Amino acid sequence: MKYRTYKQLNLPEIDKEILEFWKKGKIFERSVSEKPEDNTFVFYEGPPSANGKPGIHHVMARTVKDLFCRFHSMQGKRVERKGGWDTHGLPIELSVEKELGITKEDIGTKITVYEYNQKCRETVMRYKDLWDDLTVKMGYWVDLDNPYITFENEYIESVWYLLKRLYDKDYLYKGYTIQPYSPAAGTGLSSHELNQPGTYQDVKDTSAVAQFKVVRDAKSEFLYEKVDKGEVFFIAWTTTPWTLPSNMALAVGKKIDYVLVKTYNPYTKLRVNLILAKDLLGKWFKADAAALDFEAYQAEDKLIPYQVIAEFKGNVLEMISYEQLLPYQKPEGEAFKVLIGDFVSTEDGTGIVHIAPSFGADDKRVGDKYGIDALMVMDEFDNPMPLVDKKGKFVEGMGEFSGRYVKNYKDNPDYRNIDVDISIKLKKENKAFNVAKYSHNYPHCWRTDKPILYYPLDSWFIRASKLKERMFELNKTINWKPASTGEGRFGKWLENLQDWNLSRSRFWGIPLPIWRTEDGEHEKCIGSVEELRLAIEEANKVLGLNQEVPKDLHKPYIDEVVLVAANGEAMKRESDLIDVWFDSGSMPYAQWHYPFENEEKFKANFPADFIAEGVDQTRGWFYSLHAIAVMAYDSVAYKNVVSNGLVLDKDGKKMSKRLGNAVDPFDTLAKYGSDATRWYMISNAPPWDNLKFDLNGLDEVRRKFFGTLYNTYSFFALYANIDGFDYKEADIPMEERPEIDRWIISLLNSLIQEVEKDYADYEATNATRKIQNFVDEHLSNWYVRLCRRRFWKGEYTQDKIAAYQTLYQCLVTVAKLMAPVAPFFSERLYKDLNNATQKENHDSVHLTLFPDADNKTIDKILEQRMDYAQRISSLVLSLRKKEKIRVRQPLQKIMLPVLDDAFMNQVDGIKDLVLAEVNVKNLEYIKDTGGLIKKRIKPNFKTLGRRLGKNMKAVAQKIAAFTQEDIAALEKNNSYTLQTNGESFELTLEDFEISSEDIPGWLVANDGNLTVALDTTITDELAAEGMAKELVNRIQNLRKTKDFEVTNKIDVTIQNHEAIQAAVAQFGDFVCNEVLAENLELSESLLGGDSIEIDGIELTIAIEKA
RNA sequence: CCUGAGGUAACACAAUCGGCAGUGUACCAUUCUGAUACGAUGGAGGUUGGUGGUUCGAGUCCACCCCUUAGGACCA
Repeated sequence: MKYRTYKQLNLPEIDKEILEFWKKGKIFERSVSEKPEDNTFVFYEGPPSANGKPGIHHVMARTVKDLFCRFHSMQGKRVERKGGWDTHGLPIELSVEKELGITKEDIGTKITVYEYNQKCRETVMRYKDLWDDLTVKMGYWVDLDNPYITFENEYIESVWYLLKRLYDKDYLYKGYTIQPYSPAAGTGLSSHELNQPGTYQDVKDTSAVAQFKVVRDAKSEFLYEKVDKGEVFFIAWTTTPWTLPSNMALAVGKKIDYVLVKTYNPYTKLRVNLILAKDLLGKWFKADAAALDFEAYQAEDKLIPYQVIAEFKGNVLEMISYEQLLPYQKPEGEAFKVLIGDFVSTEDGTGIVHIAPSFGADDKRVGDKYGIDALMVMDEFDNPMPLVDKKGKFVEGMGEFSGRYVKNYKDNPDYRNIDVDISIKLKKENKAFNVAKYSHNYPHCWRTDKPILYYPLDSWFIRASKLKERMFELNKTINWKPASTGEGRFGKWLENLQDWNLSRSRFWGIPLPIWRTEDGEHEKCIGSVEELRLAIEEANKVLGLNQEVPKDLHKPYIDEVVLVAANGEAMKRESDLIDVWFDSGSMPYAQWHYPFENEEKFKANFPADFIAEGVDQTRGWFYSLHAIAVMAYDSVAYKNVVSNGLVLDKDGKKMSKRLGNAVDPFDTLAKYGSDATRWYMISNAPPWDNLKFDLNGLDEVRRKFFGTLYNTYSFFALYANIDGFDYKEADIPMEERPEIDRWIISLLNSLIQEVEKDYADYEATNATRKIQNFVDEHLSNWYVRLCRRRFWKGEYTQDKIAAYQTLYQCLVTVAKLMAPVAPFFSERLYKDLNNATQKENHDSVHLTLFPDADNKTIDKILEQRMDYAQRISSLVLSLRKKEKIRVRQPLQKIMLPVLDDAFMNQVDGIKDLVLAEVNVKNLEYIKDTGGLIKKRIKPNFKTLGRRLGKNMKAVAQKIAAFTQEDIAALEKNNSYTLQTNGESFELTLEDFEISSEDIPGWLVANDGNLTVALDTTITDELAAEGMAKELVNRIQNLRKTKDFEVTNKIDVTIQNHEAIQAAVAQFGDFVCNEVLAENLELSESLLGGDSIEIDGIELTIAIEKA
């Protein structure tokens, strides 16, 4: 069977062929099923949402996933890859609403929850086909037929099980947190919604600095001691004066310096004593007022005198009491104390922060720490609520402010600014130190464009903070790529972990499986459908109902289920849905419907060996997986994780539809092929660096790497087909193969070792770069180039067979090494090789095992030797170039200075290769005896620097000034006494780097420590041989233009000319042999034939098939 | 504002423990080829983002700043 040959390289065409082959042969399925079940490599697929179209960055992320799975599959592991779909969440709701032209408020009125959810269910898989198409085309092997889908009942049931498990461990609780809330829209907002463009707007608000009167007692006595007249106040600034009635505390910074200032209130003109941060004194008091006379101050004076009468650190203020500012409602428990808060700064305000736990997240947190609750009143159901209701207006019992909106939510033209009214009241009551307009950036609801409130909302939480030490500890056992993401971004996040807010007041998601009585006294968490069935039966019995387990566990059906408490009261479901991140973090369990099914399957597949996603998932999926595993099973969820960076456009800008710089993945794959795209992405930069995606780079990869490899194969196939090489001969033992074969095999095995290690370390970029370097630099441009003649010349000898075997082995091994990254081309290459030889019993490169490096063949000394050969050749070629002597002109000799015997022995081994490559007859070594070689000396900075310290510079200069005699003496004695700055140092050869630089009188070139001289004399005989080679070249060109077959024999007639007579006379046989000529004749009068030119001489040559 | 990553030739990237700043592409010139979508040779191209510090010696370590990018905070 012949090796398949091609007209040209067409990667997209190969993609199509191979896809068809994989599909027919079920290669993916077989790559899994043929591996032992007890030797697994576990991979988790992070579920994408099929609600949006895939982008080029998905190709990147999936290439990373795919390649390591393929690699481990080739390591003999069973690598199951279950796909999955993320189907819940806000983006889906939003796209549905946009499509239907509705808002959240319309749900339940214009559209039923049933219809809404139905629509979500349809929308969510909208682009599934597109995704599947991309998955297939890019060669991402994942099981698309049995994916897990987060909206399915089985999935939900597993999630419920996990929630119940956490509930039983007492990790679930209901509590208030301060969340962004839009009173105008009547809904809470997620941080995602808050980060929509345009939500933060500059607004002008009335800000107030309020005076909080210090209660005089033992704690505060030290303040009053300094005071001669008037009361002592803390002053605190706020841009939301409507929160002042809810003030419960003040916060100061522990280490911040505060001062007590004696002055007059600018509105009431009363003498007051104010406490504020020292650094902010200048913000509120004019410097030239400090000198003013207190006694002379008149109420109408512009400048108000002030004087600092005490100074102290914030920590002495802790727990001092003050009087409630606006006492409409009395708080329960502790209140009106000074607290220490780490968030307090002296950036703006007064360095004292007004704390209203009802309306600020920081406020709530510091309040909780000190046991100070939010100020609440009871609503008509006796449930606590803050002083502002959900519509954004003050509750009853707020005096003149009762029932008024805190912001103009209703676009009422008569709206009176409540911040202003509160400020006026404070001014009148000697409770305001300053009132001013203040312009700042404040978030607005992206739908109603009204300012949001930070509002306490009832939510269900997971006590994640309780386990943060454990999560931190287990995180250290995870291998992060890159490590900094794990230690830094993720580690820091775990260190400061807050409880997980599970609640979402939405419609399309997994319902929280908790039922409660109206008063919250009794509650029940459901952990399975069976449990729900029993609870329903019980409720039916007690309450006389006729309910069934809903067929769909989503809203609205689940909300209709009423359960019964132990005391016979009815329990209703808590109306919240759970955070979608909990959905995805549950996939290790829920994808198998564990623990209700597949117990064995789950146990064999937990935790994962490997996961990979974008770095943006650090606090998303990476966290939810980790948190759930730690909380529910005290285990990590994954052992290795690669977080890949972004794919940017070629200028480093983010890709977006808006900018129009997004690259279409389908176009790219269709044009450049999947492999070039994948190879480019992986080889260009480590996956965790952001990738500047440049189509020119793709082109380069295609030309440079795939082009070269393709050509190498084509070369092999061309001649192997001619010679009928199909590897039926036994392997020729290594020691019987020529040096160059052993060299490339040695390099190949070194490559196997390194590439395997790189893949195992998740360093695919290094692996691809090494493979590429091997193929371009060594295999194609050295091995094949030097061995060309072995393939096309002469009989089918041992040497020829060795060459075929060697090249074959290189190609088939490269196919395997590159298979994880370039699955299509490697498959084509492997099959084209193996189909012809049937050497291996595998249908696909992806069913083979990763090659084992044969250590016996690795010969580092040989590798170095060949490196010399490459460099010496390069030097000789550069000398030829300089003298404008073309390579076809043979030259007599090369001279090579040798400084030690080891070097000479090395070069001796590759002498013939070099001579053939550069077309020179002899290589002569020049030993350093006659002083023929001029040497160059340099200090060895590494050894000398350590010893000489600051004398290094001076010594380096001295050494640079060494004469040839100095160097010779040093080499002879192996020691040198160096005097500098009165100090003396004994130096040995170790401390220097000596290299040959020149051979005076010869043409010389250098590369590092290599020096080569070339004899450029051209004798008559050399000239004749050169001319013969020119003739060969011209005749070969003619053969090519006349489309002769490589094997055709020819007759040649050349117009006689004195310039070629010597060449034909002496080297006629050589010429005939080279061009496969049976006859070569000189003719005085040649008719027809082609005109050629050699060194300006026009000749006519006629060739015809013999 | 905080945290992480990054900033090296036109572009993409290297540079081990601090020890002579490199490779590839592109460009210019010369040239080669019976595997070539190659190859060879030479050339040009650098204040390693900036400023300071430590050191005999800094792309590398330290400090501050600027820019890109991601994440978080955005409060009084």
